Amino acid sequence: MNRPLGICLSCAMNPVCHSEGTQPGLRPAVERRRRLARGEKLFEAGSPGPSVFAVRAGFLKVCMAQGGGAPRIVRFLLPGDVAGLDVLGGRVHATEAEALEDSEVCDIPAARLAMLADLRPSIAAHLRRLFAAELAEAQAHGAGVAGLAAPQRVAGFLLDMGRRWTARGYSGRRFRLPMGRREIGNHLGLTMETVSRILSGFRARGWILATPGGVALESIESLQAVSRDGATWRKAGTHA
Amino acid sequence: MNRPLGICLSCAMNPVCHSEGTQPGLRPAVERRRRLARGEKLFEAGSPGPSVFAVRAGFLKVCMAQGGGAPRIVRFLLPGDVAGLDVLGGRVHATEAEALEDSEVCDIPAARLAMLADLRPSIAAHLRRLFAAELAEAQAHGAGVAGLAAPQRVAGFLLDMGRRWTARGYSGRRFRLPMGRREIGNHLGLTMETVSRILSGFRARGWILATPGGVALESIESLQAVSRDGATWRKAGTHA
DNA sequence: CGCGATCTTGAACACGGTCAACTGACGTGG
DNA sequence: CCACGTCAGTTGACCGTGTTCAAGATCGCG
Repeated sequence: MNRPLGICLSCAMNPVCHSEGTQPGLRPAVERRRRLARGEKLFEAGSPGPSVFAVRAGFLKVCMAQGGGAPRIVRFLLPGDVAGLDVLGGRVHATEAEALEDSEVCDIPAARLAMLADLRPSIAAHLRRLFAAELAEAQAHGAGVAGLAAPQRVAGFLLDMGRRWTARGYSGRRFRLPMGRREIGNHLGLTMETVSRILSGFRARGWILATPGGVALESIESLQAVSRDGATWRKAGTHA
Repeated sequence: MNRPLGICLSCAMNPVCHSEGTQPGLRPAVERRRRLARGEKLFEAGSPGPSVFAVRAGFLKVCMAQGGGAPRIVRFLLPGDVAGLDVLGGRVHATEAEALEDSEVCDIPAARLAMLADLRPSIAAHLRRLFAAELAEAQAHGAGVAGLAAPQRVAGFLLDMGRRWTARGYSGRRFRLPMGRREIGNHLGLTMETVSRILSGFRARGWILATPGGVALESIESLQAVSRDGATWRKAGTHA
């Protein structure tokens, strides 16, 4: 019996959990819960025991190593996000995930998830939806890093985080940012210093309020303007 | 009846085509073939008539628009590649695809592909594999654009194209490059001029031979060295 | 209180972008 | 046949954004 409490309601794996019990004798999708301390790795690239994970609480980062460069943070995981979908395509993970703060995840063995998908077309369709969404997100992120100036990327990052929190029923204007400046920069293809400077700029204009480990978006409109048009930034900066 | 000729043998949709006939009364996966003239669009973002496409011949680019920036080329499609998988997750395409030269594709209606996947677990598993591969590729590309210097990206791009041609049974050392410098730059997050300069540099060192619309990789080792370690470039450039 | 890590800020530099001129291939028309 | 226009590519010179290097500020924590 699953308990759709709190974050479970907006969890990407919710439909999968809800399928339990419809096939008597079938084991539940979630093998077990797992607690992670800050800094602990959920899985590593090429790790055994392939599972997909749903984040119940906490905050994780997903990293990918690349020949000839430092590992890059591919995405951040919020409660309700799914990690390690790529393991459904092969035997091992292409990425690794690490907790940025104490977290809790649901461990869903890949084999069991695949079996469920084969038994229930609705779950197969849901998995396709998750894949497609993550693919589009990854492509959009790559396009942003390739084509946008630094302030646009930072503004877009803040807005995107807000959107994701909103989708979970939390405030999209005030939320925690448990990752460091260095990690934001790593994710956005910038240095820690550049991120810090741009956030300082936003703060100086009164667009955000930065508290240690969190932000408040005071002027979402201004951030949207910057994220759309880099020129807004230069103009605003000139007379400020 | 399908004819696994030429590129079909290494086509990502091959297992799907081969599933035909096993379910009498089921229509073949491929609705029809479609020819595209250079510059013609295969599908647009948000377009109706959702289909997945397998490239039989030619060369395509997949683009994604982004608020506040020019559209970016997300990937290039070679014969045997699959385009538009993301439509399996929703109703519309998140990207658009355009032929860089006269091309031919197999049109596989999304609904039919989903049905096939529900009937045959092996096809469902294959789709998951395709999704996972494309996701990993997109993430790796984003990580590269975020973390690598321009020469590393260009070298990596050439090597990656070679790898993909090799996987199809063609030479990974000499192949066509039907896209323009501008399009390579767009894909890599660089300008046309930077791409041109770097290719000139490679050519001056005898690492590549650039012919109009094609390249020959003369020293894959050197290119690999640059793609792994940007410093190789500066050192080599100093004494040249 | 003092140490360390994280963040902020400053100054100089370099990579890649921008602007511009030139080349060569190709196609058209005089 | 050559003049001409166009367009992609190449190359050069300059400049701006973001990096690098370095010095403080801030905060948590023993």
